[in-house]
Amino acid sequence: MANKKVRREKSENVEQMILNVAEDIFLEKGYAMTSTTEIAKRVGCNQALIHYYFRTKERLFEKLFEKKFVSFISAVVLSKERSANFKDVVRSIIESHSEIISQNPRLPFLIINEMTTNPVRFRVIAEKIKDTVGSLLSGIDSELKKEIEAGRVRDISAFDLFLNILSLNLFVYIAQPLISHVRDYSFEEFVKFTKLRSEEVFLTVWGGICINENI
Amino acid sequence: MANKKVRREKSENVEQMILNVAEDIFLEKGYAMTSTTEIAKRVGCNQALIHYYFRTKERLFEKLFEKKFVSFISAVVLSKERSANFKDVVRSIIESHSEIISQNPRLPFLIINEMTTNPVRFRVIAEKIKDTVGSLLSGIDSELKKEIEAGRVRDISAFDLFLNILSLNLFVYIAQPLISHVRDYSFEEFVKFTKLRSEEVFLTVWGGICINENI
DNA sequence: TATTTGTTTAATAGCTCTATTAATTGTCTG
DNA sequence: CAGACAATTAATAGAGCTATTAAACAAATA
Repeated sequence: MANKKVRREKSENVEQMILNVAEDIFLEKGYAMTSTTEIAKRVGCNQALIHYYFRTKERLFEKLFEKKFVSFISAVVLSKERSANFKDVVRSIIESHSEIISQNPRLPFLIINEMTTNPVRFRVIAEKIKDTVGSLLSGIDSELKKEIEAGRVRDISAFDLFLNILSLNLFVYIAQPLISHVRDYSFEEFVKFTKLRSEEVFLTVWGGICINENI
Repeated sequence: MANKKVRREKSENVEQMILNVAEDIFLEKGYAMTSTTEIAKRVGCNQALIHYYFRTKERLFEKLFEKKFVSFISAVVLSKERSANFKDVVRSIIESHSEIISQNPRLPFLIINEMTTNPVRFRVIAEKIKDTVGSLLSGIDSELKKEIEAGRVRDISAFDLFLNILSLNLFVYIAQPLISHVRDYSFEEFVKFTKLRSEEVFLTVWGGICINENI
C-alpha cells in the first residue's frame, strides 16, 4: 500500500507537472498557439504522455479552465456584501473583483481570446456568464435606484456602472504585456502597480457616479 | 492601353477582394487562426492565388495591418487639441479616441492578441507604441499639473488618467462578443450602445478627477 | 494565327501538429 | 524470480497548413 502510494506519487508528479506547465503556456499564448509537443518539451517528457493522461489537448484544456472560467466570473457576484452604505458596497465590489483578477492575472485575456477565436467554446461559456451577469445586475439595480432617487448618485444604469468597474479593473491585465513594456516594468513591478492602481479605480468609479456640483 | 486597364482592373478586383476578406477574417480570429485556405474559400479563388499576389501569409498580414497599428495608436496623440479649458481637453481626447476606435472596432482586440501571442510582432509594434504613449503623456502632464496645483483636479498621474480613458473606451470593444451576447445586441445595436456610452465615459473620467466635496 | 504576358489552377512537397499503437522500462507482488 | 501492471517512449498514421512549381487559361498584340 505504501509502495503503491509511492508509485502514484511519482505519476501524479508528472501529471501535475503537465497541468502546471500547460496552464502556464495556455495562459501565455492561448489554446491555438499551444502545442502538446511544446508542453511535453517544457515538462521534459514524451509528447504521447500528455495524451496518456488527458487523451486530447481539448480535454486537458477543459480540465484546467472550464471550472476556472465560471468560478472567476461568478466570484464577482458572490463577493457582493450587503452594507448600509452604498459607497461601501461599490468599494467592496471593486476590491474583491480586483483581488480575484490579481490572483489570475492572465485569465481575462484567455477568456476573451478563447471566446472570440473559438466559436465552440464561446457558446459553452457565454450562457453561464449571461446568467451570472444578469443576477449581479439585478442585485445592484434596486440599491442603485434608491441612491439615484435620493439624489446621492447621478442617473446611471447598473450595466454602465458594472462596465465601468470591469473596464477599469480588467484593462490593465489584458494589456499587461504592453503596459509592462511601455513602463519598463518587471512582473513584480507590474503587480505593485496594479495594487496602487486599485485605489485609483475606486476614486474614478465612485467619483464618476457621485453627485458633484463642480461638473 | 485601355485594354491593359481592363486586365488590371480584373486582377485588382481579385487582389482587393483578397485584402478585404483577409482583413475581415484576421480581425475576427487573429493571425494564427486564419488560414490562407479559408481566405481563398471565402474569396472563391484558388489558394495559390493568395501567394501569387502576396507571396506569404505574413506579408499579406503586414500589408494590411503594419500601417494600421501605428496610425491607430498615434491617432490618439494627434487628436489632442489645445483648449483654454482643461475639461474640454479631456473631453476632446476621449471623443476623438472613441471615434477612432469605433472606425476600427475589432482592431484593439487584434493588436492585443497579436502582441501577446506573437513575440516577433510584439517587438515590432511595442517600440513605436512606447514612443507614442510617451509623447502623449508628456503633452498632457504639464497641463494636468497646473490643474492639480490650482485645486481644480485631484492629485493623479498622467499615466493613470490616460489608462482610465483607454480602459473605459477600449474595454467594450475588446469584450464586444461577450457584451453583444449578454445583452442580445445585434451589431447595429452594439454600435448604438457604444455611441450612447461615450458620454458615460466622459462623465466617469471627468467625475473621477474633478474635485468633489461629496466624496 | 502565333506569340506574349498576366492570371489562375492543380498538384504536391514539406512541415507541424494531434492522436494512436505497440513496444519498452520500471516497480511492486506473489 | 516471474508475472502483472503502471508509466513512458518510439514510431507513425493522418490531417491541415504554407508555399512552390508547372501547367492551363485568357486576352492583347504583332
